[in-house]
Amino acid sequence: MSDSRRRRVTLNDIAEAARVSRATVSLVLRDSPLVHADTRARVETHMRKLGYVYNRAAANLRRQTSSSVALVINDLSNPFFAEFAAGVDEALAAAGYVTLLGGTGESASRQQAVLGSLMEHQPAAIILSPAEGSDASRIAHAVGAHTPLLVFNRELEGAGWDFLGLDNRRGARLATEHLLKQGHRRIAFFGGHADSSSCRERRLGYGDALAAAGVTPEPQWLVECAPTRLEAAAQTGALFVRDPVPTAAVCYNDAVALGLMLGLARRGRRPGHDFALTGFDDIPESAMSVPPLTTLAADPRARGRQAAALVLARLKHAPGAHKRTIVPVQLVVRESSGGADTAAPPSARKRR
Amino acid sequence: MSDSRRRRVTLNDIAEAARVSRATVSLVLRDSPLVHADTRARVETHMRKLGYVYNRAAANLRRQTSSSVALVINDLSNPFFAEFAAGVDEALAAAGYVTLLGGTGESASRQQAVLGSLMEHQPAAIILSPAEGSDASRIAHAVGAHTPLLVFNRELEGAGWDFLGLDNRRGARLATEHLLKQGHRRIAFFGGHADSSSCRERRLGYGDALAAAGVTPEPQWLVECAPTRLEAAAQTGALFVRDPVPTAAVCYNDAVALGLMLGLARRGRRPGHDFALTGFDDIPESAMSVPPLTTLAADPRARGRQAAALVLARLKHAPGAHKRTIVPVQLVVRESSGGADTAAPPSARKRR
DNA sequence: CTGAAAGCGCTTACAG
DNA sequence: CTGAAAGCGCTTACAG
Repeated sequence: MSDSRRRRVTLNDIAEAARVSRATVSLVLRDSPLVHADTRARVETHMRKLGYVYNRAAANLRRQTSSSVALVINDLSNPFFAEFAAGVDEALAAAGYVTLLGGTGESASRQQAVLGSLMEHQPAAIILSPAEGSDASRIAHAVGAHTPLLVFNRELEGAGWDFLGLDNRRGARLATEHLLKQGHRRIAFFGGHADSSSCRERRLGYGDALAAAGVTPEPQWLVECAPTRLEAAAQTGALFVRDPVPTAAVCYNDAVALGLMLGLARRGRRPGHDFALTGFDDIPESAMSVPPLTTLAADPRARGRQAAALVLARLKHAPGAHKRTIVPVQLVVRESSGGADTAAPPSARKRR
Repeated sequence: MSDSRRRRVTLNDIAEAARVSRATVSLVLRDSPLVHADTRARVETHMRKLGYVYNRAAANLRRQTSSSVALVINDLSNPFFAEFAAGVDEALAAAGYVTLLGGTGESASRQQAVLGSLMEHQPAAIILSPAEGSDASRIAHAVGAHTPLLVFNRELEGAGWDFLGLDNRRGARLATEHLLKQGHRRIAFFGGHADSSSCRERRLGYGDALAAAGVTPEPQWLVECAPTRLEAAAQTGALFVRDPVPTAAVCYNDAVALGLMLGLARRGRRPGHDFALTGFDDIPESAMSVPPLTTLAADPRARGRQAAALVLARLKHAPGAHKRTIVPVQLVVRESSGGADTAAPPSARKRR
């Protein structure tokens, strides 16, 4: 601790101590076969003795390289994104990159600030899970043309960026078909903002399934709300303002579904008995809820690893058209445990 | 995209374009009052026009400063740590620092690798939530004496680092007292590794409460297991191998408590009816479990902000003795909803 | 195999 | 108010 004010030791110090040139030390650092074994040993001894720490920033400056990747996430307190971040970091670390983290809290303006600040650290690439209401052209301006960008989860119009997303449409279709199989005909789509790409896609899948079943959705079955538990609970009433009232709902995601369950309970309806619903994401809580939630699993950690891999590939072969990767999503049925999806419609005329 | 191969624009380019020296551009960048307003405007115009991005790494190298703080977390998929990370990042960003993320997956050896890699990026400081089985001296070696380190959550013997932790002892005492008030006398402490500091402290608080109530814990009431749901479920049987068998358990954390609930159910016992238990952490799932879990809340996001603040303060006034900050923890009682803690002891001789 | 020299993009005294 | 020069800690041809 007494030396905590001392100059940090540099490659120069090693060179002096080992009585070689800086060039030689540099070669030792990068395991060049050009250095004599004895010299190498001597240099390495001194590095240990002096507690040398490689200054990668300096090396990056000189070599015009970067050893970091920026990860911009809207919300780490959402387990879906936390798992995603863990996967990204895991794969980046394995490839020798360090993760620059930036949280936006779903604010497009903070996102601009975060991107600007991260860009000053010269990341080799950016993985961006865009905040709601992101503007592609402003992002393009902040990121510039030199840094590859991978957009995750929420599609952004315009710029030619790589994209990794879930098969939202198919997922929502599976959920809707599942409720149809339970005999429901009046099925709502509950939650999310209709102008976000993932909500739009999920609504399409919902529509696909209904159309195939010959059901025409009533306008009042499409209820928007911010994708949080609280907002969903507050919006529950919107489902029941006008006849025909739905008997089930495909929810935008698990948070919304859990909120809706709360809202239903407050109105004296028992989810899974009087009303059936499904979620999206398979966050850990959906297995623990009462009743448990049938939902769609996307394995966010694996998505994180995949995002990192895509970005690293892009760094290797810089050019090439931008890539759109859509990942299938799996229906996790929890009805066996008397799940939230098991309510039969009141007028249970089973179709099919 | 056609210019994505072009040299990135530097301060030099701006100087040429604006017909001033690099020094002047540098002064403009840092809002120096020395520059004439007209000159400033001209320079700024060219910066925008050329799409200049400040290279903070180069500036840091020259100024011998750092604008990053490393955050080493054992497990982002644990919501407690994810929230903590979100809080850290939020506060660091507000102070103009960028977060270097490193995940260890609770592996002490990966932790060494991660620390080594992060150190090469010259963080101004490190916030470390140590992996199980961390070795203080190895950490000290990786971090060196020049970089302030804040240890979070799990105390590390030896080195003089700042520490931020929860009042585990008091928390566990509160939980134990709560169960005592329900009439329980045979209360187990379930889960965690006895050699981790947080488990040790929680066991002490548990012991405090029992001692005050005149109860001597049987050795078989102290059950260890890894702090995960799966391990906890698997270890459930250990509670019931020998008489006198406990009627309630203070669990090491929520994950363990949820696992124990699963294990109890498998053995035909209904948590909250035949057996009472409490958790620790207040992860979102504990409110949703069946029955809901009484637990201890630590507001991890606020802890993250606090950790960042401590580290930033240390950077301002470098010297000074290391600081030990212990945060109180709040009992969140969920018995009103027929919670997991409401089971009365079978032989309900209410004391007091 | 090793050394001297230039340069990555910035900042900082020091002159003028 | 602005410019010329040195230097942060590295790497990289280029000689030897």
